[in-house]
Amino acid sequence: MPSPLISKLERGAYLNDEDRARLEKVVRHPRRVGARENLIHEGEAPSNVHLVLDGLACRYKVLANGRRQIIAFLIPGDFCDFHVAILGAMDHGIATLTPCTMVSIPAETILELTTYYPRISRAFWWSTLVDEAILREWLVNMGQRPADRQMAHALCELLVRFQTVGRATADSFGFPITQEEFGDALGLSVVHTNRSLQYLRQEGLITLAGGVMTVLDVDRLREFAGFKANYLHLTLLSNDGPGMAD
Amino acid sequence: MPSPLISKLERGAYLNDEDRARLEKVVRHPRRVGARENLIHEGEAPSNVHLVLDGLACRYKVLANGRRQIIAFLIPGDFCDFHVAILGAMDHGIATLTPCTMVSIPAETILELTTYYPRISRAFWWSTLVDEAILREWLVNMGQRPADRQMAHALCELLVRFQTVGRATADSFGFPITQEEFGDALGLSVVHTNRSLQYLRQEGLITLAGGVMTVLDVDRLREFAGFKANYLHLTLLSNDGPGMAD
DNA sequence: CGGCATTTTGACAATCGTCAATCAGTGTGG
DNA sequence: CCACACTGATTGACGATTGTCAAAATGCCG
Repeated sequence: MPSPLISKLERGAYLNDEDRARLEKVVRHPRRVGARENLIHEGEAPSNVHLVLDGLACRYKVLANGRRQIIAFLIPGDFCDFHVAILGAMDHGIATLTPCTMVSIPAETILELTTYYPRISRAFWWSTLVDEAILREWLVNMGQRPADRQMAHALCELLVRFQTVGRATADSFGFPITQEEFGDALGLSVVHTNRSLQYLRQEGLITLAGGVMTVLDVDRLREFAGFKANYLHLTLLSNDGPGMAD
Repeated sequence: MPSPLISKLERGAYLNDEDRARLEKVVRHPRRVGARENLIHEGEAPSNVHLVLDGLACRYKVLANGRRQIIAFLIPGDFCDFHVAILGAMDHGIATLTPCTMVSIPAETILELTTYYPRISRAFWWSTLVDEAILREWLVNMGQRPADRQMAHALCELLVRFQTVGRATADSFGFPITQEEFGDALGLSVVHTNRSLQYLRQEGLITLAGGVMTVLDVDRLREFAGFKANYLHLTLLSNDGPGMAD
């Protein structure tokens, strides 16, 4: 089973055997982190780059009034703080939502990879730019779609992203977070998050129980959400189709 | 007068005389574009990279229901489509809001710069990552702040960004766009945009007339908006202080 | 069983959008 | 010069969406 990082990168960039071998080596010494732990605080400048290998984490910012916005879901294969070496300090925090497996990659290793492995370097560029594209779509989602469609859109995205790293079946993925946390990502209150969720359930679009999100009708959910996957820039075919990992 | 690209990059990355000279050469043959013209459509894959030298443009997406979300303001020194060479196709459009001066940079030139000028390459990385950081802050802005504070926050950001490229005084900048356009950026209707604007005026925080936005009390506006400039990552001092260009 | 977090529900209030009308500014043709 | 059209700003009335508060229900775990 390839590491989720390689699965992801190969949906947007070409790697050869040497690249893959080098990347596999980077992922050698993972560590476990519990749910809801703060990994990195705003203002810090960690010297290692953190990569999610399993579980679900998030970027977030907390405002003076205590409100929290989750800015991104970090799923297996996602970097937490790839930018910090260049930007100097984190402008947001990183926390786990579920128990996670993570690796810390020394900054020098990243530097080595980007310097001596041009395809890996390009793949990292691709990954960074896709992260940005996802942010743009989230902004559209929050700005222009009503709560229920916004939620549907987020779920369509998560399904695809989990599939590209072998963490989802054709129509379901593990999503064991609270509605409050989900609401923080959508910019909604808990109550309204709950109502939107119920609407999707009642419409027969999804099921969410025991931490598993099942999309009952992928086409209809996409239609309802206005979801087009182009912004994820998954231009290359993956070697292995979707299927539950582990 | 340095090009706005150089002014901007030097707030986050070191360049030497050779770098600056090379970058100046890139900006040699600008062209004028009228207000409200579409420069690049979603789905296109332009072969040149476009750079704003003067004026105000935007990234945007239009939904099936006709609603438009402006995803970013592009000000002098900003790239419109730096990512397209790697991502393959635009996932959003680019349009001018005011008359603009632009340059088209051949993709090979960008490739040359990033290959043979390590400081420029790092500066472009910095710029890309700051764009991403701005998107994160916009997301927080839309998700967690009420309309008037959100608007105030956007204005604080624009003031700083215009200042870094010599397009603003200590408290004012040209902002000749319609309230509908501003609303599209904030995710608000025209009417509510107007009301939020009036609130800021009535509070004595800003003035907007004849296309000039003046911040009457920068500290109070920042306080009201909860604005902290750290996400812009302007870590280096610029050579020339703020001052109206031209 | 008893706590505790989480989900769910109801009632109500605040924010924000929509519709429609008015007002102000600008440019154009006669 | 004025009438006219047009765009953009502003206002009021109303409705829809979403947030807040508080309580009840559910589920989980010791």
